[in-house]
Amino acid sequence: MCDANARHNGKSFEEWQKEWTVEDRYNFRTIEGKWQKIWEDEKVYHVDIDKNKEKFYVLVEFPYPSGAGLHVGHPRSYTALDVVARKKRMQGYNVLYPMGFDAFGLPAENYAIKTGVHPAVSTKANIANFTRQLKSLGFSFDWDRCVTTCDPDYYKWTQWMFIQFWKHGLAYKDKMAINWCPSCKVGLANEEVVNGHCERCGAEVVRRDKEQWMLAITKYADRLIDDIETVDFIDRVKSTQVNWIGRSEGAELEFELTDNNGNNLGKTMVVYTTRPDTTFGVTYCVMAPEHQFVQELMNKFENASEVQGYVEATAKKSELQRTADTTKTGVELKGIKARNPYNGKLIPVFISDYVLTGYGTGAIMAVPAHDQRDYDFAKVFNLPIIQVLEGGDISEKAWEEDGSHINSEFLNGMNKEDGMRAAIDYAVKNGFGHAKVNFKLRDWVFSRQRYWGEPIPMVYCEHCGWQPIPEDQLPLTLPDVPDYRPNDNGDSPLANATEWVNTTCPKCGGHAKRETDVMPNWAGSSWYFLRYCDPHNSKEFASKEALEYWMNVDWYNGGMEHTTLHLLYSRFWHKFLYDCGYVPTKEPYNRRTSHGMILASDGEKMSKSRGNVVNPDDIVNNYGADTFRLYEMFIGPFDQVAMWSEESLMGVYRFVGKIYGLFKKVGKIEPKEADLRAMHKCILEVTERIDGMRFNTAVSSLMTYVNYLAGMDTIPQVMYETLMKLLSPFAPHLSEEMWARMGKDTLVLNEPWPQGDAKMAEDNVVTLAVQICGKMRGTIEMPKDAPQADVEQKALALENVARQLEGRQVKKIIVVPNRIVNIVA
RNA sequence: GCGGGCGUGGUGAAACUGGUAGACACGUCAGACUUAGGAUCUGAUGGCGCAAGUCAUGGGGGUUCAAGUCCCUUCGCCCGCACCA
Repeated sequence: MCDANARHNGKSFEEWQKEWTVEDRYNFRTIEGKWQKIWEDEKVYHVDIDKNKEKFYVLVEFPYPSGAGLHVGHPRSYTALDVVARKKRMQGYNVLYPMGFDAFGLPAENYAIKTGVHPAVSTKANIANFTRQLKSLGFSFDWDRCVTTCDPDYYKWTQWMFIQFWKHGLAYKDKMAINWCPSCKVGLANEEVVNGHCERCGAEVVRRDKEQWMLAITKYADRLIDDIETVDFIDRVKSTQVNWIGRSEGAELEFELTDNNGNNLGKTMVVYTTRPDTTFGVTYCVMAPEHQFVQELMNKFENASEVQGYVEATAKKSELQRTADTTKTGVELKGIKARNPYNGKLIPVFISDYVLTGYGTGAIMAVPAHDQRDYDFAKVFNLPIIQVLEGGDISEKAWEEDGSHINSEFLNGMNKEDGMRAAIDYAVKNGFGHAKVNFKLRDWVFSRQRYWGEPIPMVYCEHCGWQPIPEDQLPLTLPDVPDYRPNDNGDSPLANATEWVNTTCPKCGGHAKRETDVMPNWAGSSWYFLRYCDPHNSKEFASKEALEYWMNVDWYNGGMEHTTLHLLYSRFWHKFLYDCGYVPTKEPYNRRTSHGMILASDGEKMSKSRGNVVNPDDIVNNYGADTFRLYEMFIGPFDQVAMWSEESLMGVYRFVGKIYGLFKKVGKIEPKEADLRAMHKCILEVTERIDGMRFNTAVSSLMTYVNYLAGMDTIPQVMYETLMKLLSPFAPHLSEEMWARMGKDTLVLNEPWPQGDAKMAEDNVVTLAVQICGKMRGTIEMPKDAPQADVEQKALALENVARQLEGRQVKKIIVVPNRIVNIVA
């Protein structure tokens, strides 16, 4: 397989050097193409299980293959982790660095609506283009493991997993008000709604009652929070997820509903509160307008038509209107009261849209003295405000800080902690309440009324209800339809495929209809990292052996925007598979990092409409892949936003040319001590900075080292070889070429990573700063670890120092070995 | 409101546990080579000052021999969530 001639063009080191002329410029076009072909022909990035080697699983989020092709943002993440993968390989690890395509989704479908081209056809073309682009950048992906989520061999297992969810009661169909995007004509998950707008198209979402398949992610809420402490995710990812899941601890308390005279109406309203200890400050209760009791008790209300009017008005409001306007409105339910179980007092009951259905119990006890929302409401309706926590002034606003309890009978004098415990104990003892943990997280709305997604493998039989398709009949493939358009009544385009829809019940054999909604585009990406471990397995989604060897992902990098979408969903999915015994680990990812976005040179987001998009193809054509890769690493701190600048890119381009040019100065001589120092310093810095995700300064280290080499008349060969090794993760083509030109028969990417020696990197002569009272007055050169007395003497002897000290008394001299001398006078 | 982050030259940014602020680049200026260039190479480059110096890490205060780094306070910016009881 190895054709040495192809590598160094049949020329020796000496011949290459002899041929060199001043005009010789680095011809990246032919050289990069040459190496990409060699790598592909020799399958150098192919990886198999090797139990003699420690594995390292590096993962980047796979792209959606859009028609626009690769964006300069994609390679930032891919290059960074390619650097990591390449370095880990050189360090002797068996590295899995796979790539695939998250290929189901709306753009392909919208394109089909516009042009009639089947999504499968356009997706295939887009994947081919993406693959070409990715290969042109020299990433070390094992392309044999490429997975595509819209491939039936892949989504067979996505469907199989859905059936497992169903079997375990975690997939269920429910009719509920969901977020509906009128523009995409599709229902959305909570996570896909951003400030009341559709995450994808920006249209304002509306509430709509729909039957939906749901996945019970809330059953995992606790573990999704708790287990995040066991993994190494950057803090902002952790806190965003914890925040989103939104755990709060409190109590559910039962308030008996009565008529105006205190006669029991036979209904007990359960409220959720995080502050049961403030119960003596409750002056009214509020139910969400959607609360079932509102309709059930309608005939008891003296103002039933007013109540009904408010309920209907609320239903018409969009989520956005309902949350944007915080002015309190509501209607008292006249004719009924609620009894505070702690003191027996009868208090009025309202409905108001500031109480949300779907969180807690959809009913609250209001403590206006200590909750600003309740306070605002109480002011509008002239309700009493009773202070039960000491410390604040409640004449203008609620007092939401802590304070010891007052006006609270048995709770008086207690602090928050004791009060909470006492209040809950009392409720438990008297049988009207208990402690309760609630989450903001909602179950995952899993149905999409569109075409280009995984069919949900369920059929509905009038006798047997919902039944899964037998697993040996998977995959349930997506049928062809003549018309991809979604419609306003919320049916999927699949609903028109009558022949496909009508089927038989797998249980009773009678007539049944298939589910016509498809899965959301987050389905396939929820487990793709497992498939990479064993991508061609037709018996299982991945073998136990493969999963046990490769999992977990050791380093996963992806966008912040997926923190509460893909990242959360896939953790949930993985935990479910773990509970079923299908995967060996509780969490899928050991380390999660996130790259910053790359903005256009005008500081704006790159977008087609602004016309400021940079196409990676142009950069590769004009400057080469290595320059592009190095620049993306050098552009700035990896986790922060960066601005694209072609001028800065030129600096890196010069750097690449400089390295190429140094070749002619390489000679077979031995390095001196100072040379070794520079070399080991560079090795140590680059190694440490790659691990620490500080790619920008890793490139700086290489530049400093190259500047050092440039200053030499003859470069010792070992120093140039070391440069090629350190450079190869960043600029694999250039380093491979120069490696070959030095007459090597090996590939530099297979070379062992250089070992830095901290001792050799240390200077034996150090420069110390001399300060007087903390102000810099000069520097002195001393042998390393010189005796303190010598250092002091030399510092005091400085002309500058002597002048400054004239007429002053030296009080003390502080010497920090090898760093600084500070003379206090 | 809650949570997370940030503020350093003309620009992108360095600075590990407090220890020579501005590494490495871009840009700019000067020079060299070219008939010419936005190509290449060399040098200079935080501000003020001829200089000795002095002022500089958003502002103010503090701890310390020493603060970009630690503490308090204040201003400004970005991101996420948000009527979640």
